[in-house]
Amino acid sequence: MEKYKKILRKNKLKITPKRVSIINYFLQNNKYFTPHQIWEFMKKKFKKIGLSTIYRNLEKFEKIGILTKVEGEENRFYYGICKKTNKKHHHHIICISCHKIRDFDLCNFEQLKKQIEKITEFNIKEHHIFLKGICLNCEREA
Amino acid sequence: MEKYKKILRKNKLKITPKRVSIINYFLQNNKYFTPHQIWEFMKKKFKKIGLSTIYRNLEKFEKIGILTKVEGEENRFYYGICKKTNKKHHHHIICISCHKIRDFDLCNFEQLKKQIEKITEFNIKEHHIFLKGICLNCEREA
DNA sequence: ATTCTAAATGAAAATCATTTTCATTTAAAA
DNA sequence: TTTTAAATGAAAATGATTTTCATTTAGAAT
Ligand SMILES: [Zn+2]
Ligand SMILES: [Zn+2]
Ligand SMILES: [Zn+2]
Ligand SMILES: [Zn+2]
Repeated sequence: MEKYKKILRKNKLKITPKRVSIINYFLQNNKYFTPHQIWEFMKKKFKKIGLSTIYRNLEKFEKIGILTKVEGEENRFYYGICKKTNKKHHHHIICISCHKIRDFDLCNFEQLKKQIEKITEFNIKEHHIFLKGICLNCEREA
Repeated sequence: MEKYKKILRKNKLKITPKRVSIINYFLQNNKYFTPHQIWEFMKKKFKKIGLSTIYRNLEKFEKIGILTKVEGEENRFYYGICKKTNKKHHHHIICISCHKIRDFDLCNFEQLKKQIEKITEFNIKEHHIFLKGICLNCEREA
């Protein structure tokens, strides 16, 4: 948590009990949630907590690299913890079964990129890779 | 267009003047548009045309593989023509500058997939690759 | 060509995730 | 302790998308 407090300070965000609680919840779960799900959790811990506070904080956390926003089913968005806080290039993979999320920085996209640039005649500037699968835990249970 | 009419028939969708017009517009532009942008175009051609008709048709066209839905800025969605109507695995690339969209089926993902599966211990079921770049035309103009 | 039927459509209202407003509270700097 | 900008709650606003329902229409049946 100290690591995350540092990131907040570095980005001039105040360290509030609610922010700490949100981050802890993500850290303890390694799963992705909707803002509404986070709100449901937070309502148990704080007697006053607005949904807009959740939205505002999730958005800021994504901006500073603590969270990642993934698009789920039905045009809804989810947030999950991103451990790659060093801003290094990386991608995410989620478990379809338990909603676990994790990031990985292995990305040998260069070769594929060159091939695609050749056939499409595009100069590729950004690549977004998003993976879905079954995590080891869920695989074992099945 | 005959090709697209066939696809409509195969999927038991009626061939209406509005549907033909929407598809033609995509075919002639090779760009991605919001439902609202399509509506603006259609209002010039039909004195009665509801936005919900646009939404309904774009959604259906995506389902049968004529269009692809891409997420743009600010949680808004765009649709672009997809020439790979054979349902073969493929991806899309868009031009940041002129909003051109094109699909390509070259996808050497297998090797990268194995590497990622090893380090993440996930069994990868789906991969989504989405590319942004500058098309040849725009590159030349720059 | 005419009739029939399910699908398509327009207009308006509903939905619902997300954002904004504004008055109040609070973290943390002075 | 005082000060100040940031954070927050509550409520309203926004805005994209969906739904409802009465009417129209494409295409099949006759
Ligand atoms: Zn799992
Ligand atoms: Zn990469
Ligand atoms: Zn271009
Ligand atoms: Zn692929």
